[in-house]
This record gives sequence, C-alpha cells and structure tokens, in this order.
Amino acid sequence: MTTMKAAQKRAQAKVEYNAFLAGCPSRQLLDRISDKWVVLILCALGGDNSAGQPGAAHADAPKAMRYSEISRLLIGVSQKMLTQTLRSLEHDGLLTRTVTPTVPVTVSYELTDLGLSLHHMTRGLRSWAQTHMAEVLANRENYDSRTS
Amino acid sequence: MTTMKAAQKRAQAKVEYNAFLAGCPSRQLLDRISDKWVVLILCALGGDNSAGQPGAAHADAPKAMRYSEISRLLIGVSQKMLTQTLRSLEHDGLLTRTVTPTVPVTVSYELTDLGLSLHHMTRGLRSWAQTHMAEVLANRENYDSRTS
DNA sequence: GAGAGAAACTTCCTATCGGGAAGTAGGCAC
DNA sequence: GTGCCTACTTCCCGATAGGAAGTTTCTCTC
Repeated sequence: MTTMKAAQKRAQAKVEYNAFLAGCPSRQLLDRISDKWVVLILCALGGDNSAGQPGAAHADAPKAMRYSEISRLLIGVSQKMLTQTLRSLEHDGLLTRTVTPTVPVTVSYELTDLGLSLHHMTRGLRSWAQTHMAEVLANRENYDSRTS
Repeated sequence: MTTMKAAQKRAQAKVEYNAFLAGCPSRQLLDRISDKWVVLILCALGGDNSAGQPGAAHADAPKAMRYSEISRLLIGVSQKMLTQTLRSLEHDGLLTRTVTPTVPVTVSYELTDLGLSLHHMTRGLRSWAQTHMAEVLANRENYDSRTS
C-alpha cells in the first residue's frame, strides 16, 4: 500500500470497486451518498444556499455553517437526522466539525476538499431537479391522463 | 397565474423552485432522485454496467434492458423495490417501459432523453464513489483511531 | 393431460428506519 | 434560583424497505 504511487492506487481502485456489487464497499458508499439529507447538506455547505437561479452558475462559495444555520436552511430536516448525517459525513472525512467554546457553545461545519469534490456532483443533482421540474410535472400529467 | 406575462412567470420561476424548501416540488423531486435504487438503475440503463476499466473511459452506450437483466446486475435489489422504482421513473418520464408479448412476456426498459440527462449526474456519483473509496476508508480509520 | 418451468410482477409479514417531541448539559443573565 | 441559549440525545410510533411466497399465462416435457 504505502509503496504504491497515488496514480497506481487510483488505477487499481477503479478495477477493484464495482458499485453494482452488493458487498462492495463502494456500493455502500454510493448508498450513503445517494441520500436526500446528504445531498442537501452538501449543497448547503457548498454555498448554493440561495434560491438558485438555474442559468446563473454563480461561483462556489463553500462556507462554514453552524448547526442552527443548516437546520434553518434545510427546512424539514429533523434534528436527529441532521446530527446523524453530519456525523457520518464527518466520519467519512467529507466535512470537519469545529467546536468553539463560546458563550453558548458554537459548532460549525465545513466541507473538506473531498467533500467539495462530491459537492460538484450533488450541486448538479440539485440544479437538475430545479431545471427539469416542469418537464417532470408535465410527464406525470401526461402519464396519468393516458392511464386513466 | 394565467394572467401573468411570460417575463413575470420566468422571474417568478426563478424564485419558485428552491430545493431547500420542504414544500417545493423540486425538493420532492430531489428527494426522489437522491435514492440509491434510482441512482443504480440509471447507471445500469445508462450503460456503465461493467466493472469499469481504468483507462477506458468507454462512451455511454445507453441500452434497453430487461427486468431480469437489471435485477441480475443490481445485486441486492428486491423485486418489490425494483418494480416500484422503475414505475416511478416511468411515471416521471425518465424511462420507457415496453412490453413485448413473446413466449414468456418480455418487458424492456430504456432511458428517455430526460433520463439520459440525469444519468450524467448519477454516473458522476457512482464514479466518485469508486474513485474516492480508498480515501474515505482511510478517513474512517483515522477518525476511529482518534476517538478511541 | 398433469405437472414443471420461466418472466415479471404482486402480496403479505416483519424488521428497520425516519420524524416529532420531549429531555439534557453547561454557562450566563436577571 | 429560574430561565434561556445552542447543540444535541433519547424515546416512541408510524412509515417504509426487504424477504419470501403466491400469481398469471403460456409452452414444453413426460
């Protein structure tokens, strides 16, 4: 392991990990990142926290956010799932958790480089959902009228 | 709504779809596509069904697949979830379902253009999971040893 | 002509999971 | 001391995913 160059390791990884196989670690990883809260949290920390103009590819402004900020932005997330998801992301090295012993304790979360690389993917997902929303709604109506 | 001019509608649409809002349709859509089976099925139908050779960034070969083919490829999926997910994807217009009345009936599924556009995203997710697997595993070990 | 078998589901039961609400810790303000 | 603040943690329950067995329609075998 330690004798391999990074490039070699990466090359081998591609053959070894196949996300279609149930037992493969990469499958478990894919299962975990294919989660609505993971996607939303990464989008939030990645900086696309505005309403998000579809066309306007505003530059990433990955920023540190406090627990309560995230909870306020991701309307509908329960405290339990937020904490749980943040912990698992920290565990996987996608974000860092920093505790500042201020008056009431302050905890802030920030994407790591690894988390940022995944953010590029989740950002695409979110933007896809927003840009193709109308099309999907039309398809649903179409489908429902055909089958009725 | 119908009395609005196109420009006004467009202006409002920009604010209307925000995946961070719990009630927004795009949030529901994002929740649905941020699902492990959705991601895996799209990857399967999108054509990256091989283990993924290192150098060969093989071109997409989106192909029609039969129910049993998908079920065999996505090891671990239950028939119930496979059927359910395929139906919802068909409902949203991401794929087509074709029944051929052969000897034992043949049902084949194929991505639509819309599904194909989402496939670009899910493909990225899968490839991310496979390429960064080693890094994540290392982070986990690191984290566990720190906290123990 | 009575199974057996194959593809694509469908149904039922149970284990697991997510959401809601209430409880906790530790420090400060009143 | 009472209450409030943030960031959780715990408990309970309804929703959901998974496993396995049943269903349908045809054809092929014995």
